[in-house]
Amino acid sequence: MPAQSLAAARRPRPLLEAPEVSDDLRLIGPTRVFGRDEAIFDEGDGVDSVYRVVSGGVRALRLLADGRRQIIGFHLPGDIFGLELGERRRGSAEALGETTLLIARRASLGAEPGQAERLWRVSLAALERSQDHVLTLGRRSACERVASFLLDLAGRLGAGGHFELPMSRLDIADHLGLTIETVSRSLGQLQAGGLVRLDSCRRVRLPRPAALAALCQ
Amino acid sequence: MPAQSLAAARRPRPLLEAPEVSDDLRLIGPTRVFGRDEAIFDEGDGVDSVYRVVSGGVRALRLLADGRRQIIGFHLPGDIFGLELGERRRGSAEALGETTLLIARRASLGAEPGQAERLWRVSLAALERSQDHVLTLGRRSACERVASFLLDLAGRLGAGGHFELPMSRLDIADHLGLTIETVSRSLGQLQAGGLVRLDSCRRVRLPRPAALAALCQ
DNA sequence: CGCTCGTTTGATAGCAATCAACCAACGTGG
DNA sequence: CCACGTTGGTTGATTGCTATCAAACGAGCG
Repeated sequence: MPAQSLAAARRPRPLLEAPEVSDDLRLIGPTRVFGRDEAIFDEGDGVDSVYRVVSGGVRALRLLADGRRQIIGFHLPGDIFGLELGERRRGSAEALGETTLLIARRASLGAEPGQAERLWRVSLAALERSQDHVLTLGRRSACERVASFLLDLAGRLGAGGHFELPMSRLDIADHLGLTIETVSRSLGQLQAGGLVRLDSCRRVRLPRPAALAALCQ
Repeated sequence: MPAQSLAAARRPRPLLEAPEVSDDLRLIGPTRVFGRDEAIFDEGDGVDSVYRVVSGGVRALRLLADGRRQIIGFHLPGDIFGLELGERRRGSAEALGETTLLIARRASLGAEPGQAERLWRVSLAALERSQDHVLTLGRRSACERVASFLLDLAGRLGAGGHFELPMSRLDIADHLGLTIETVSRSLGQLQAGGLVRLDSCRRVRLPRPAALAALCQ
């Protein structure tokens, strides 16, 4: 739709239409490196900063009183996270491995025009991702959960059908509402079916992405 | 924090701070009544409108190829829904019972100043709700799911610890990733424990909300 | 070589799904 | 007014998927 883009550039574009230029939220601030499993923030902390992943990866998680852990999502290079409505963190965030983050002060947002709309797009993208996650957790079998997880990751990381898992089996299990044993067995099944290849336990290859996608929908 | 509110009123308030005035998104458009189970929109439809629930209730749902159904969320009076990033609906929406909606054109948004920020708040609230849902589906038992569902509803509907369920057992089951039988048995258990009272099968009373909440966290 | 840690594999248990009645509320029509 | 069918909900018996418990495996490393 190049015609539409041209038109949009000439007059004020209504909200909720596809952006004609960069979607990028401009974040300004220092960069910091976090070590493996290092906390970026904890539940209950004040919401002072917003983050962009430069390299590495982050798990966003919540805990129940008895220690059960749910990973709400993974943040990968390019992703923005840490936006919240309230004054206190509702969950924690930790580095998966060696991870570099750009850290912007919350108060520094909102200066530029159009920034609110970019914030809105970031949140809406996160919402759609979370709703996909709900569908997976509510109605898919263990194997299907693992399959859709791999496809999701491939879409975000996979240059050409192969990529490196930045997280452990435990992280995957706690993301998918399973146990590490079930994740391992599901990967085994998928591998037996020729839908997945594990070069090492972190190095994934998806030889037949279409067949894998057929499993999930 | 009245002092902060005063300060905020004097100078441009940074984004991501608590709003000092009404959070309300101004939506303009006609009102329409939908009958029970009537479709408001379907997956794949164009995204032309945004909705506010005036009365009644709405289920937002997604289907898998084999018919498995996941209810992503319920929209109750006052809620805004139908905002999407893309051009096509990613799921469908249906009226739970007789339901009145205010329908605004998508293109009519974005006119007023500050509207983008209100949109952002609406989306972020939906995101937080969805993340709570992920925690529930990923890591809670059947009984805990039902308990947190009832608490959530009570917070949105419950004038004083009692309210009317606007949805059927099947809707609840498909929201919580369970079956109707399991929902029924869980309600039975909660009732046996004195944490819930069902005056009729739709009329709920929560005599000990604190004890119920203790179950869930 | 012998740790440790993360992962895989195996045996068993348990929670929720499935299959199947049963029940209550409601509406219709005889 | 009551027989009847329909719909939504509850209760019971059994199955099955995933969790749990347990052990083996393999890679990385001092």
